[in-house]
Amino acid sequence: MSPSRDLPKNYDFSEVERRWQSVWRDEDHYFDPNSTKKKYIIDTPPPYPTGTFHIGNAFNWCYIDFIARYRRMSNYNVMFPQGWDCHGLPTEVKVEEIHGITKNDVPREEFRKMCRELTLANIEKMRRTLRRMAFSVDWSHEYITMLPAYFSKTQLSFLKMLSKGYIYQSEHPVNFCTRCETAIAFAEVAYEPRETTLNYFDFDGLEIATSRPELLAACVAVAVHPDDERYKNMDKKSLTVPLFGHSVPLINDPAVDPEFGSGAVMICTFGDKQDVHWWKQHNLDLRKAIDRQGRMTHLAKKYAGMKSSECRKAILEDMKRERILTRQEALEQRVGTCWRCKTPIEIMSERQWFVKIEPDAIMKAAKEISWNPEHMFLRMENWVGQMEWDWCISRQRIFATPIPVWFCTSCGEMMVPDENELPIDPTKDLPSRPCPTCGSRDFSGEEDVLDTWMDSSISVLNVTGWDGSSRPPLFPAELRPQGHDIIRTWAFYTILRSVALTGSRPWDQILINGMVLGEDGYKMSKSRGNVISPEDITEKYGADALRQWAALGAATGSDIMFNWNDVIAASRFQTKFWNIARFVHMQLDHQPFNPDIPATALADRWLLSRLDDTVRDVTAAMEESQFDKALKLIREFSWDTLADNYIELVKGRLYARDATRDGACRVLHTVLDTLCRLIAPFTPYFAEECYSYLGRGSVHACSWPVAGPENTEVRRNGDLLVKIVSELRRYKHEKGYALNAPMGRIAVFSCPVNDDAGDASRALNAQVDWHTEPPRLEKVPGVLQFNMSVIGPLLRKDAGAFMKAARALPPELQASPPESIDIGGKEIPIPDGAFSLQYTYLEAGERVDVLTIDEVIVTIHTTP
RNA sequence: GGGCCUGUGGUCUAGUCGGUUAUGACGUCGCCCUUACACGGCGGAGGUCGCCGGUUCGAAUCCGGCCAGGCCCA
Repeated sequence: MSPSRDLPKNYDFSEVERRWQSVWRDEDHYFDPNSTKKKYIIDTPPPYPTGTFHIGNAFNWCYIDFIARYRRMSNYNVMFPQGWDCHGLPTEVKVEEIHGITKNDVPREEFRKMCRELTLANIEKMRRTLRRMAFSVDWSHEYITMLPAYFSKTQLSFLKMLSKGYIYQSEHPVNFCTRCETAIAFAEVAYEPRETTLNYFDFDGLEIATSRPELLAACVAVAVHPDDERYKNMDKKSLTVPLFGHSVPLINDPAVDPEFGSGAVMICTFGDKQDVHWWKQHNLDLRKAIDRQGRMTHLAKKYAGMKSSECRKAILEDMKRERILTRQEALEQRVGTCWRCKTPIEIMSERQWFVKIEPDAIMKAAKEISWNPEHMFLRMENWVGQMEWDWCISRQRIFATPIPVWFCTSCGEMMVPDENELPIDPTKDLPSRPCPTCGSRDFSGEEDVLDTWMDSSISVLNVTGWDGSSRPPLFPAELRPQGHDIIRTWAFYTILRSVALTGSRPWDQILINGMVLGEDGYKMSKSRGNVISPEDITEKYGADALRQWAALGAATGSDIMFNWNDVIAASRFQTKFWNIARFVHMQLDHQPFNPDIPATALADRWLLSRLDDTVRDVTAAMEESQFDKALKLIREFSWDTLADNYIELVKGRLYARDATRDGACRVLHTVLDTLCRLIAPFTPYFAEECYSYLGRGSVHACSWPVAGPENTEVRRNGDLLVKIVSELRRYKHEKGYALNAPMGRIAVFSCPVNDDAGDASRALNAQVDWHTEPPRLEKVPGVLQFNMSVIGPLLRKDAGAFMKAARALPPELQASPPESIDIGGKEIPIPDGAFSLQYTYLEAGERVDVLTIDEVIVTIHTTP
């Protein structure tokens, strides 16, 4: 039957994992466009190619791979693509660092080339980790966003949205990082607590409190609350700005907090988001006092050219000298900073490109997606609900997808390329036609580039085969797996873009994984020194152990603390399972057996039934992506039910070469086969190795097991058999006998089991007799045991009184209860199974020990 | 300040649309090298389920309040 090969005594994960990695072929994981199977498209998050695939990525990819492998075995045509989200600031910064340059030191194209080369090298490093982890990626669907094949789609999506009116350009305040010299979106603003000073000064007779004195030159108004008694009788309509001398209006606005500072606030263009509100609402002037590099403009007069921090110092000193600075106090505030470089952002008004945000349409699509865990939907809802500005998509950087637009230098007309001309770089390429308005052939290309999220937010369109024309053939994808940290960015932008470009939701389901924390419970960071890399773990315990940790370390969706103990426990499970497999193969090879004979012995039928239950429960857990539950069920079945209970029970039969030996062999064979399939998505190397000894090809080409029907009778009787044997073992242990010591004669009474094929006798080294009838023993009534799950729901309020009355009954009535009982004047019926009387038994003439196991009575004749 | 999540033996954790004795792992203690496994087996100790109150015959579970921690956002 099976190939007669001995399994090595120890499982050598590093040898095994290396070997299978070299045997497996990429083609096994390719999505088949011609298949008739149901499709299952995964919109894999394209990681940023930093060069290291960190443990958070690995955790995320474990979930994806569990699903991809499970779906493939369940007869789905799975696409598990791998993308790389290349563009962006970190690579530019890294290139500047490596080459000791700034982006302006070399021509744009040369700078891009440096970025591309670094990125490709990083991608190659990360691919190695992906393969080492046995992620069943479809490499035929790999995409790299910086390459023309992909970014021409980004440009195409730009043109489509431009022509539909979703994209517009306008001068509008935007978040601006003066270090990176680029606009950024709200999603890219991180808030950090800072301590600063609140400065009170005399503003043309009015006391003003400001935390940003350097913006005095940009002051365009002073506002007070309309009900503020302090300012009610102000007759002035305008004020003169100190140090600068320009005149600004004094306005009333209910948004001013009279409790803060002096209750009078200076409005600058722009100190914060609130300034933008006021600026719009009251139609105020625009005064740009800070430029893109963070230096003061000519408006700042004598301060022009200073950095804003220098200007702040200088202005405060000048205020002191002029004796208008009245006092200063410490102020805790949260400043918006650039999430890449942590520089405080400025709000600046610039000509930028924007994507319109339509909250209702986005929410409609978001609601059609199934969110797992459900509560993560709230994050999306909260984020969408508070969007105030449109999405600024232009960036003043280099390594990014160019905005495919020219402007006619004669008349200013905007020109876009034909779709079939894409991709283009408007700073290098020229339009194929003259200006339609004035006929000029003189153009200047847009130098701004696109926000990187413009690339990654069409990942789903790319993998589902979008060509710009309509809804892609494989759209929507079945699954978006991602972390909760990028709900407001990647998930949000993807939904927005799918709605804009296809009119529909991008995926059926979104599965959100938690963050990986260090062993100390904090976020992993170099400065804390709590960083663990996937390689640290795979070297010591192998990829399969790491994958088990990912499945079992926390409930799906929760944050997960890294924990060596769980990795060690995972590798121990593999050792245990390996020994089970060795034992099974030893038995199967020991003597030929008929694999088709029906299982007749109770233990055999019981194990198969418990296996069915396990398959059923594991399948249900996999359908819900509850990997912790699924793997736990597999471990419990393997270790407890199979190894500790079943194998211990049938060992005697296997050794004795009893006539029923074939039944046990057949069961072991079936169970090993099924368990290998169940663990295959979690531990692909290990499952493959164990399965290979069965001589049936690759476990990953197998179908997912299907559970047989439930058999409650066999399960109940088998559970009872196991429980009786284990209670008797405990009895032996407590009496100080060795577990294999002979223990005389045992009789089991009132037992639904009447035949166990001799398993219990051999397991206990005793003669065990089974009797369905009750024992002939003297009964001595003991305590009454209540069944609260019967009593509670039926009697509710009366449960307490009922139990009291039942306890008061004479023993013969407790043993066979009357139909009803009186509880303090009220006669109520006694429900079936409400309680049972526990007995102690004595056998006249012979000393016997008696065990009561559930309803079953076991007598032990210690002297045979 | 708002929203969301979490709080269970020494540590991590399951259970959370109420129901007999609260799950498992690691650690710990005792016994056992029983022909797959000492990376094993058997058994034990260890918990006022964050705190207070409410609903209920019955609450880790439901409700209210509080405390602590985390995340997201003003």
